[in-house]
Amino acid sequence: MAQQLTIKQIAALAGVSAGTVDRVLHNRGKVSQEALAAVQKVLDGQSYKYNLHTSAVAFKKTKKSLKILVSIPSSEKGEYWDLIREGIEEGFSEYGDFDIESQFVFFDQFDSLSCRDAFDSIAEAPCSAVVVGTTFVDETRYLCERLNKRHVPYVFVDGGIEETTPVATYKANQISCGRLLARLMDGLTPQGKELVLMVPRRTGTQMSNNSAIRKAAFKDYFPENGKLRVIHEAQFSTVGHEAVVSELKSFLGEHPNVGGIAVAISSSYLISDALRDAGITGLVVGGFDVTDGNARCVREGTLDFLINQHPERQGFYAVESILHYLLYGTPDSTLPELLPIDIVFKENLRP
Amino acid sequence: MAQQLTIKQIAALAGVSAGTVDRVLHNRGKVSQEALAAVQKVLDGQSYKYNLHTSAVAFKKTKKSLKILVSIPSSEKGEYWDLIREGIEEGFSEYGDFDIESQFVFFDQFDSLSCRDAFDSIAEAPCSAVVVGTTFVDETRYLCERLNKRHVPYVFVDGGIEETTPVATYKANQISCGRLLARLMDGLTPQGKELVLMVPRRTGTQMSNNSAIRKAAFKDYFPENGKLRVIHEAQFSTVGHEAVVSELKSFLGEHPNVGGIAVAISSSYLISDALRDAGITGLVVGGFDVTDGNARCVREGTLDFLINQHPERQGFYAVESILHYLLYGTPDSTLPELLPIDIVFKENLRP
DNA sequence: CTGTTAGCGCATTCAC
DNA sequence: GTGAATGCGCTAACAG
Repeated sequence: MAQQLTIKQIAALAGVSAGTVDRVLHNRGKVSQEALAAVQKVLDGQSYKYNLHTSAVAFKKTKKSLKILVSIPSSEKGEYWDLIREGIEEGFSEYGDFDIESQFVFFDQFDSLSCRDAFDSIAEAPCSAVVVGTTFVDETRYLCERLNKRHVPYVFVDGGIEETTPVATYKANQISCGRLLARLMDGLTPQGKELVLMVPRRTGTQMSNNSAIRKAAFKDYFPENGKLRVIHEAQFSTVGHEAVVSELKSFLGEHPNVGGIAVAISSSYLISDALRDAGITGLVVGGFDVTDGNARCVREGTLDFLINQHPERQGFYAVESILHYLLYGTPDSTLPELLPIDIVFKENLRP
Repeated sequence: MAQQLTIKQIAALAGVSAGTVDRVLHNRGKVSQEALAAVQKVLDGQSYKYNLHTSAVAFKKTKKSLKILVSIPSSEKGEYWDLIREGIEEGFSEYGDFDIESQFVFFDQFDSLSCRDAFDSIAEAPCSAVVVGTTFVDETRYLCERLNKRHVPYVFVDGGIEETTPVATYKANQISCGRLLARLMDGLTPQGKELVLMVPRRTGTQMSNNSAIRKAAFKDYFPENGKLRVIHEAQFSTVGHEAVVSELKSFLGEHPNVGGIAVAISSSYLISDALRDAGITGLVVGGFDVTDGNARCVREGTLDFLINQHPERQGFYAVESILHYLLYGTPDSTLPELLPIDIVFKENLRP
């Protein structure tokens, strides 16, 4: 059983003081060649394990309070972005031994202007770090430029953005998500039946990056695996329930051989509810994320399965990694930036 | 943002000392009516959050070392019980700021005598707590009686045993596992095809409790959901690869209409490898747990999916909860005793 | 019964 | 550059 090394022990073994070891471990302050060599010799083989909680106790003494800003899309309770928010809050609670002052700035995920406003309000606000929900590419990039200038670290949740330098990015592998959706829809729908990939009708802005990747991976799956399947693509309205009902009725009326519907976004319950109210049954329906609405449909049997991207854990990890960075100056290499992807049926839905 | 309450803060608000608050929070020592009332009044509304890590720092000072015994079945590297062992080790590492001295006593999961020997050797051994892998009912019960007499707390991993009083039991819901296996096999195998449930041939001892529950739930699923499916049950040898190959060949020769094989144990790869070497393809094969062997088969495409019971997390939680109990005298109510059940296909298998 | 004290691992500050 | 001193939240031991 490898007992945990303490800074004091390292100091004793290396013949230096605890302060010096701290300086070596976290690259703070200057250390002489000899001291560095001595400490590294001790560390050679054994490994020192960071502990945010015990560090926090000491850290809190002087640095009275950390201010962390969070800017993510707003969302109904229990829906996708709200689950991310919950994970972030859990992170603040778990690390409550820090003095964290947090402030949430929400924006409308379908309105780039509201995103711009939100980002404008935090770009120059005094803070220790920022958690950003990546939705609009250009707006996010501009925010990051401004944060970089101020040397304010930031983490992304839900997706990455090229040409930015976040401390970390927590997301699910979208290609895997798309392929998995295809694999399940193909496996669960009888051979010979057609499939539809449902995407929301864009309201003014371009389709979100994640959806686009998932969609492409879904479609690629079939030729890549030698599957002969007719795949349709259809758009649905995200605003009116009645509109979805009639859109579905007319689409399925025109394509009577459709056996399954894949919904590439997390408001999959909109489709399930519309199918139910249209009196259409017998289709395989798959969607994304265990939101309240989706979980209800799975329980009711109108949604067959969900692919879970663990939004809560994305939020939790974001907080953990930002604290790690603030204390030690390096990202936490033990946290997986790509989250596991789970599949949830009625039979393994948690109560 | 609800800031974390500290014992000192509570003490100040209640007009008592930190020592008294500690006594109230953890039910240690005697406290007067007035002090109790004052502290509870402060606690009313707000909630105090335990922090194992910061407690550990103080705890370590006097109680020099905790001795935790672990008795679980031995297992090949990367197989089911080895994943539980890894989770336990991770727990020891995560809580390395405790002085934990651990000792593993392994036994043969197919040999009740070896289990008895293992349990005999720990029943009277000096220790703070015990982690037990529940395999043999009678032997475990006897061990628990002896531990109860000595007031040594214990936790179970993998399953529960009636008439024992563990601090906690970490396992997956076996009924859900069985139903989920049935749901997936039914959904993925073309209608009209038959299914086989494969169980290992018992080697002298009775079938493990978990397998029995899963098996029953699997079989019940079909009538319960109005599914007309022919379900066979077949045993296979767990010792010789060639034996499995010929058993499978002869079974499938006799039942040419079989379309899928459900393997109710975590050495599912034995079946996949046998199918491969028998030159049999085109069957849907489902199994349990992301062990090294199973993961390889999923990657190779000879195993379609796995139901993951998170053995590592069972082990990790076991350690966490035992430490919580040793420090605070109560089980950790924030840890879910029933672990989530995941489904893993090639497309969402982690690299 | 209860307040006080000491000290755990740690990060910081400040003489040297 | 570096060691010693301080104090964070917490618990155990002890004196009253």
